Amino acid sequence: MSRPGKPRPKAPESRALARVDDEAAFLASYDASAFPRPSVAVDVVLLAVDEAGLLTLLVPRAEHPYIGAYALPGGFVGIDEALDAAASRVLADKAGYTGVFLEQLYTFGSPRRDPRTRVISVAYYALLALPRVGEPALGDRAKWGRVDVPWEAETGGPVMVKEIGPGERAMVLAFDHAHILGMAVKRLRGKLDYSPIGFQLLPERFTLLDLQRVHEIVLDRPLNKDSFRRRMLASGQLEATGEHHQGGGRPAELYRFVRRSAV
Amino acid sequence: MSRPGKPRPKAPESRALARVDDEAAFLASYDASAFPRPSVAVDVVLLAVDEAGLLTLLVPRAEHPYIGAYALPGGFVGIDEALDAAASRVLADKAGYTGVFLEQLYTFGSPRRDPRTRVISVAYYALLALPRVGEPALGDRAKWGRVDVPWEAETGGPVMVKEIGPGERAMVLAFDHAHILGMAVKRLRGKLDYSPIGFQLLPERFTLLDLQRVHEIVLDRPLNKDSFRRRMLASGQLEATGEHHQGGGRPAELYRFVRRSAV
DNA sequence: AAAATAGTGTCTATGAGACACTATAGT
DNA sequence: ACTATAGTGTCTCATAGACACTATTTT
Repeated sequence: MSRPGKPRPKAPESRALARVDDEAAFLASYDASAFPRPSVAVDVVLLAVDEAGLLTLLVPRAEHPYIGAYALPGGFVGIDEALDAAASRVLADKAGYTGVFLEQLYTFGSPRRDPRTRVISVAYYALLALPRVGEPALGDRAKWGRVDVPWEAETGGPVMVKEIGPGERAMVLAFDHAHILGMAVKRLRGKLDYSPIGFQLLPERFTLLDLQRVHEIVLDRPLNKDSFRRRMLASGQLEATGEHHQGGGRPAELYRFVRRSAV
Repeated sequence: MSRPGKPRPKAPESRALARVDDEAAFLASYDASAFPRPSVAVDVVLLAVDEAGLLTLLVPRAEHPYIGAYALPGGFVGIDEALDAAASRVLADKAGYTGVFLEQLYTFGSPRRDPRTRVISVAYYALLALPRVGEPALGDRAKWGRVDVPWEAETGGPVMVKEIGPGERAMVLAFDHAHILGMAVKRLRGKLDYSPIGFQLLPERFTLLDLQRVHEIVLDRPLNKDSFRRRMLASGQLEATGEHHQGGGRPAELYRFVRRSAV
């Protein structure tokens, strides 16, 4: 551990530079400005899907910079805290959700992404089952917004967020969070095809049509009903519960997601 | 809410919530060193493919911990340095390569992955064209090793590295670098199918059989010659040069990789 | 000529899309 | 009976694998 107040040339960094044989060579070859350390944060993109589209949870900023804008739930990583644990903690503290699917997304580290100081952010994305969207968000001012993706397929790029309800006022995003959100959407779209990720956005029991609607909302394009059914049933990840859901017509079989050891 | 100057170890993120109404005053008063920070490093998995298999470049460690073991080329991120730039720099300084395909892989941050102090490592992977493997690695002691993947398809997990040449002695890997390497191999296998990534491992002009061999080595399974040809030619990413390569039999057309704007 | 590698033509199996049809509920 | 949704059967088309065949070089 380094000691405070004394920037020592033999800081821990130097020992990791295996090719340096002596201190003089180290000082000559390595920029001394590398000694100050960046802050490391996690930002979590919490995504959900309702009947109308993609939702994400944002927190209004009460301070500068970007005061009044909305930010992803985020926080700094504790000195003895794993990255995954930090993401879980942030999701619980700032959004009030626990037990949510969570996966690392990408690490953003442009030197000027935070005007205050150097902050490297390890971004995560999380998927919330639809019935949980209404859970009280821990009295925090966290707020769901509707994600507006201006690009097709998996092109990528920043996205916009609008307020839910009449007016649909734009929610201005702080920092590079529009880019982080965009990458989360891109990742989700990409993973949907070959990964059992869609189930995370639904309650435990759901109909095939429910599942198809989730896929259509995420991918933002209509899917063929027949081949979607075949593909899902052939994947071996669905288990019929025997129960049925009554809607406007013939009751639909309710399925449950089952993890298969052998893929 | 915490006050400036009174860091609470249990809540490093609270620092960003200090209440200052004026932005200039806030920026001036923001004390970046209020909380202990992890060090942030980049580690680069440099991969190449020769006739026999996957290669990676490792650097022997001259100091504790893991003295005598091999580590990925790595280094600390400068306080004003972008992550991509740090990865490029590390690759140039420690391996002697510039102008290489480079992409972020994953960020590793277990609290005890480095026994000395908390180090969060943003891992990158890089792909080197085969003819460049022989380039002098800047007089460094960096050394190519042969990657031995003990799992099938895209299962994932740590991999082993052996010395090249007779004996094939195991190269012990430092820190969690066997896991980082494993994730790089998994990512490469996954991207190969839907991404023009294989060309990065070949010289500018190559035959279709060359390309197929690269794919077979990376995926570690034989591919169908006919459908591989069709798939590659249909992708629109190959351009015939008109030149031919003479080998043991009929000369093969030499192709060149061309980036297509519209995918 | 024989061997070796490059490249083509075609048959077949598989999976997706399209569409018609049957099944079961509410009104 | 009518309508709405659930679910099945089957045809077609696109693509991958398999295999036979031709083409062009070296030895």
